[in-house]
Amino acid sequence: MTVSSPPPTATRQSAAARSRVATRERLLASGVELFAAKGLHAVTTHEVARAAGVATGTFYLHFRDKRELFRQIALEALRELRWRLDAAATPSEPLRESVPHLARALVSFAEEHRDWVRIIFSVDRDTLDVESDLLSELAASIADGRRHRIAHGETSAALDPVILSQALVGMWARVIAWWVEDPSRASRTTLIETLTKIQLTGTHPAHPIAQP
Amino acid sequence: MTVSSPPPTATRQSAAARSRVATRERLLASGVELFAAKGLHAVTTHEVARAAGVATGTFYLHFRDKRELFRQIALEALRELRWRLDAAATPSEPLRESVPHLARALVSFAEEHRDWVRIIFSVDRDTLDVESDLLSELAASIADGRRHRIAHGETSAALDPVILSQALVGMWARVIAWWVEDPSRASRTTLIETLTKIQLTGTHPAHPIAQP
Amino acid sequence: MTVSSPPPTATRQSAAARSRVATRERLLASGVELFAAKGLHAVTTHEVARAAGVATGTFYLHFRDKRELFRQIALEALRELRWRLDAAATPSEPLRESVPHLARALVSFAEEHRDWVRIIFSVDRDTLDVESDLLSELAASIADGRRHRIAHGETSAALDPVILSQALVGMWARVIAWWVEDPSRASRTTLIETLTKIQLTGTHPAHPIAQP
Amino acid sequence: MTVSSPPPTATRQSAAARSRVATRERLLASGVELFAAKGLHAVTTHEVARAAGVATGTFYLHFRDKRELFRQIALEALRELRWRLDAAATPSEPLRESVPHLARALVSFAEEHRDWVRIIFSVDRDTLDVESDLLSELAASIADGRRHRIAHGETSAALDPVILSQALVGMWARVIAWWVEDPSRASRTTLIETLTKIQLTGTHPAHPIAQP
DNA sequence: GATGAATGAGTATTCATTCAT
DNA sequence: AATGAATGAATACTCATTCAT
Repeated sequence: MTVSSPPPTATRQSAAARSRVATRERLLASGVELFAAKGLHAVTTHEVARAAGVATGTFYLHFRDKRELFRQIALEALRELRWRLDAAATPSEPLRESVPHLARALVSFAEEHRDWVRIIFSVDRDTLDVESDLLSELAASIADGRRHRIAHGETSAALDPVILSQALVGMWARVIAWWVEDPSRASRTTLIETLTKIQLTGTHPAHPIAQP
Repeated sequence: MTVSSPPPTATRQSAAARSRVATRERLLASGVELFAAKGLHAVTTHEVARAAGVATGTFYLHFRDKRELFRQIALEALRELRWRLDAAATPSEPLRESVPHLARALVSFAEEHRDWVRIIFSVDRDTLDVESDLLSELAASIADGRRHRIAHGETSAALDPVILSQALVGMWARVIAWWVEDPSRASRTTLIETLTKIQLTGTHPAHPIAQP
Repeated sequence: MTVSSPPPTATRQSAAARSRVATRERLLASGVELFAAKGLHAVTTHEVARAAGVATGTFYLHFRDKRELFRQIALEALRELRWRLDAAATPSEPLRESVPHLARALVSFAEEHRDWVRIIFSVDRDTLDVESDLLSELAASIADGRRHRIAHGETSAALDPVILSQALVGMWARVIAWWVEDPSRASRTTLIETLTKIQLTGTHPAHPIAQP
Repeated sequence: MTVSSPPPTATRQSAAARSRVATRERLLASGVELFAAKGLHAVTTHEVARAAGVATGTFYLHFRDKRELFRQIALEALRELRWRLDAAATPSEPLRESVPHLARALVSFAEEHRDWVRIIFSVDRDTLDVESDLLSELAASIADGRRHRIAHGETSAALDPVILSQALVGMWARVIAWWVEDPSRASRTTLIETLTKIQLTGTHPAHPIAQP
């Protein structure tokens, strides 16, 4: 009569496993929401657990501590963003031509993941270690690309590539963080267009630049 | 000679007052150092007091609480920076011509006040209220100037002035914060030159942007 | 036999709940003892926790703060006292006939709950808000009853009912607080008899009172 | 030409002495006001000093500590009240005949010294030591008088004199403290009349009291 | 005497983390 | 795996009191 019941142990385990994953997901989701809203310091583990509908202690079955949860969340967000940016850019072409695609990718990301943007770009000193700082990595890879093109004579060396990359990263990060706080500040289209049209040029521009 | 002893009351008062001011200065100095090194949260009032060589309670004789000390420091730093930027720019001339002077002013400020730069540009959610956020104010005043020139036909309207101003501010802030962490990353001269040469221009992109 | 182990969840929960309740009880008991002995101000939350055999933080798991603990204790004591007084009095009969029963109820209460009496009757400015001041409420209900009987001609209107009620309450409170400090000061019987025989009567004074 | 100047030292001393007395008075006055308004615990020495217009340290030139100031104030108030009550009562006559005069004296005292009444009658555990508890002393002297008259057959022994004295004291104290909080609660005349008419009498109760 | 800056022990309160069930 | 009561170190802040000027 117990033929139809699956082996209890196995069942229990897989049920537990499924439940374990689900619990972890709920904790992550609660963490995203709370960290985005209040920042790392203002959030307590109790709060995260309660928001996830689990007991206090359960938190520690899934994450070593509060920073670990934050890390997991930030890393996932960064992975996703990086993936999208990688997909948008064509390494062989000059940055200039990738820009519209990058801008569109960034804005879409921000639209779909406001909370992630808030978390990534509100990064303060206590939050992430240098190793995992997306902005720094982005800057580094931009600088690399530019250095490469300078070496091949495809780009003028007028601008220090490292400084330029920091400037680019700072610019995009600020704009997107500013927009995400209130998306009505600019339409998606205007945002993409403006980000696209902004070009960092250290040139004696062929076409005289209309003064800002 | 009848060298008169100074009026006792005045002396007494100024002695106390001098001591009070000196203590306050020491607390501010300790605060600058600690906040720059560890951020608002990681610093305790005990620590600040001890670094200043005074007792715990003395801290509260001079500042309502930790945030108040931070506020005082940030406000002073912002005041000084704003003063320098104001002095560097000539309102009547277009931003483009002020840029070299602004860059030089900013770099000098960063050189002389590394700690202040760290404090100002690490502003996180808990740190300063929007009202007193220098970056926001700078962005606003840049946006205003640009809007004014667009209205007078002195500048093309190709770029949204508000977005542009955020971009500018983000760019400069990131670059200077990056540099201050390790001034050997770029020479003062290169830094100023690069910041100067970077121009945000709205070009007529070769490839029209496909809207999503 | 198939003696089923109790449902694990229920067991677990009730074990935790039982422990929680027990801890709360211990904190309340420690609070009663300490507040009675030293008063609200002289007692610290650490002290209460230690007396209850729990850690500092546990206190705050059960009570918002020290005043909250005090409030809970005072309210419970007042509830019990009020219940006893209500049970002792027969609303339909004049106060005079209820007095012996009230006196006996009060004395019994004081005998069984010396600490509560100390807490209730040492109420100082910082202790309870007016709303929850038993004495005031008692006075009010006494005044009401008397006003009612005056309206029905059952009692002379010679005495202001509000003032009289305050007098009654002050009298009983003082006597019981005095006795509780050292019950050997009077036998239980004498106390009840004396309280019973004391009647507040508005006499027709032999000598008219010269008004100032 | 300096004939008219009094000896400087003497002058200075007496000026200082005069000033010393004045400062002390101001501290006492501030203390009365603040203690009446907020109670012993809620008042800080800084507050008293500031209200008196002197520096923090000056407080300690006049009073050992906060409790000492409170004590001085309470003792002065009690001395005055006792003096008035003594003057109102005629020791040789039975209490009953002194009552109207005592009531009038008490009410006058309360009218003229609301703050003192608040301080004296809000006495809590931490406030005054038993030795200086006016109410206890009053009760004791009342009890003495009654015991004396009982011994001389002038008063019935139906009521325990000690308990009775506590009742009297509690009654008057409560009424006067209640009134002082809001003198519009009863006219001065009504108050005196009611206090006067209230007589604690040990009657021969119609219904014998069933002992518990 | 007066000043008032400084002291530092005392106290309330929070919260990340543990562990017995 | 989950629970949730308990822990206790950490920290902010207060205030009675002292003392050099």
